Amino acid sequence: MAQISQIPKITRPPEVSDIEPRRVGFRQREKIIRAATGVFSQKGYDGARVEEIAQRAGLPKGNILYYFKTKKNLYRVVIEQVLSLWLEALGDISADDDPCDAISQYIRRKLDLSRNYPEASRLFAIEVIGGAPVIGEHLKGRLRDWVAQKGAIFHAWQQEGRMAPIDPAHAFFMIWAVTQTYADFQAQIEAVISPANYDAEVYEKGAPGVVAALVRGLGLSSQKQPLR
Amino acid sequence: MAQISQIPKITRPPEVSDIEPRRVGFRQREKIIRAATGVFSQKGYDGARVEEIAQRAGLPKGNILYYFKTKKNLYRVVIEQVLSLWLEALGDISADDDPCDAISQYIRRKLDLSRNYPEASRLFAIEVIGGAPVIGEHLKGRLRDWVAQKGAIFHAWQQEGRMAPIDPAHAFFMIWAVTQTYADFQAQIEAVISPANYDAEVYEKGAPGVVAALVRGLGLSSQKQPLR
DNA sequence: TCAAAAGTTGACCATTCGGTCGAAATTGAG
DNA sequence: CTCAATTTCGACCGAATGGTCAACTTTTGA
Repeated sequence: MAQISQIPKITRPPEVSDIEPRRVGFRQREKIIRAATGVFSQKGYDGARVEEIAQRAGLPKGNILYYFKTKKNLYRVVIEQVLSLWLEALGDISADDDPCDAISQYIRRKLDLSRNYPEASRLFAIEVIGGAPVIGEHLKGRLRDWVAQKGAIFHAWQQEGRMAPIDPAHAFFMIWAVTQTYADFQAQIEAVISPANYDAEVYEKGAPGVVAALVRGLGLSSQKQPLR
Repeated sequence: MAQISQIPKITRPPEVSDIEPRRVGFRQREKIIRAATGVFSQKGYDGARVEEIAQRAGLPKGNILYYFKTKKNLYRVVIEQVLSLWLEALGDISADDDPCDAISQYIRRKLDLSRNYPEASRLFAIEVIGGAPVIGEHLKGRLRDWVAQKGAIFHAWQQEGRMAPIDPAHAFFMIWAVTQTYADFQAQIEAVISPANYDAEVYEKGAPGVVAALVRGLGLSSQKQPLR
C-alpha cells in the first residue's frame, strides 16, 4: 500500500571512479561524451545547449545532467579527454633518431590526429582561443615540460648542424599550427578549394607536400647532409 | 496640455548608410564595435553578453540595441569588419616580384596583422571553426578568387624552378596557419614559454626564425638560385 | 533661438536554458 | 526470481538574457 517514503530515493549516479564497462551507464557516458564533443566543438561552451547534446546522444536532457551533474562538469570531462588525446599524440622523439625521420613522423602523426579527430582539434582550439580557462594549468605543466625536454633534443641536433637554428619551441608552434589548421579551418579550406572528398583531396593529396615543406623549412635534409 | 500622441516617436537610429562621422552616433558605434570585437573574440557569439559589451563600451545596454538593433546584427557588422581587415591584408603579390621578397613580405604583413589585431584574428578563427556560418559565402567568393589568382603566380614561379612544387593553396594555408597561431594560440604559447613581454619575445625574437623557416620550406632561395 | 531629430536611460517583458524532482521503468547480483 | 540499485523521463522552476518601450535629455541645422 501507500507507504510513507521514509528514505527519499536519491537520483544520483554512482561515483565516476567505480564505473564498470558492463554497467548501462558506461555506454551512455560514452555516447554523451561523443555527442558533447561534437556540439562543444562547433558552438563553444556557451553556445552548446544541453538539450542539443541530449538529442545527439538520443537521450532526454535529464539524463545528461544525471550522469554529469552540471554542464560545466561535462565540459571539463570532455575537454580533459581531448587534452589527453592531444598530449598523447606528442609521442616520443629521441635524440638517437634521425632528425628528419623523427620529425617527419611526428608531423604525420599530428596530421593523422587532425584527420581522425577533427572535432577534438576544434574544441581544443576554441578552449585555447578563449584563454584556456580550463586546461591552462595543464598546458603550463605537462605541455611545457614536454616542450622543454624535446627542445633540448632539437638544440642538440642544431649544434650538430642537422637542423636549422630555429627556436625549438617555435618549431613546435609551427608544426602544431600547420597540422591543426586542416581540422580547425576546414570550413575555410573547403571554401577555397571545394574538395569533393576532404580526406582524399586534402590529407592524401595536399598533405605530403606540406610535410615536405615543413621538413625543408626546419632544415632537415633527408640525405643527412649538414646545412649549407 | 496632454495631447494624444498621434505619431508615436519611434526610437530608431538613422540608417546605417548615411552616418556622418560628426554625428554623436558615429563615435558610439566605433566604441561599441571595438568592445564587441573584444567580447566576441573571447567568448564567441553565444558566450558574449550584450550587457558586457555595453559595460566595456561604457554605455547602458539599451544603447547597443539602439544602434545595432539586434545582437546578431552587431555580430555581423563586427565579423564583416574583421573579414575586411583580413582580406585587405592579403595585399598584392605580383608575378614580376622576386618570389622570396614577395612572400617574405607577405608573411611579415600577416604576422603584423596578428600582432596588431589579435582579437580580430581570434574572432575570425572562432567564426571559421564554427563552420563560418556568417562569412562562409565571402570565403567562397573573394578569398577563393584571390587564392586562384595568386596561385597562378605561384605556379609560374614553380615552373621556373623558383619555388618548391607545393600546391599553391596549401602554401597559403601554411602561411596563414603559422602567422595566425601567434594570435589565436597566444594562451598556449604563453603557457609554454612564459614571456615577460609577448610582443617583444615572441614577435620580435621568435618570428624572424619562423619567417625564415617558412621561406625555406617553400623553396624560396634568397640568392635567386633555382632549387637543387 | 527653437523645434525636430538623434540619442539616453532604466524599467519591463517573454523566452530560453540549466538544473531539480519525483515517480516509473529497467537492470542485474545473489 | 526478487528486490534494491540504477536508469529513464518529462514536468517544472528560477535565473539570466535579448529585446522593447516610453519618457526624457542632448544635439543639430535652419
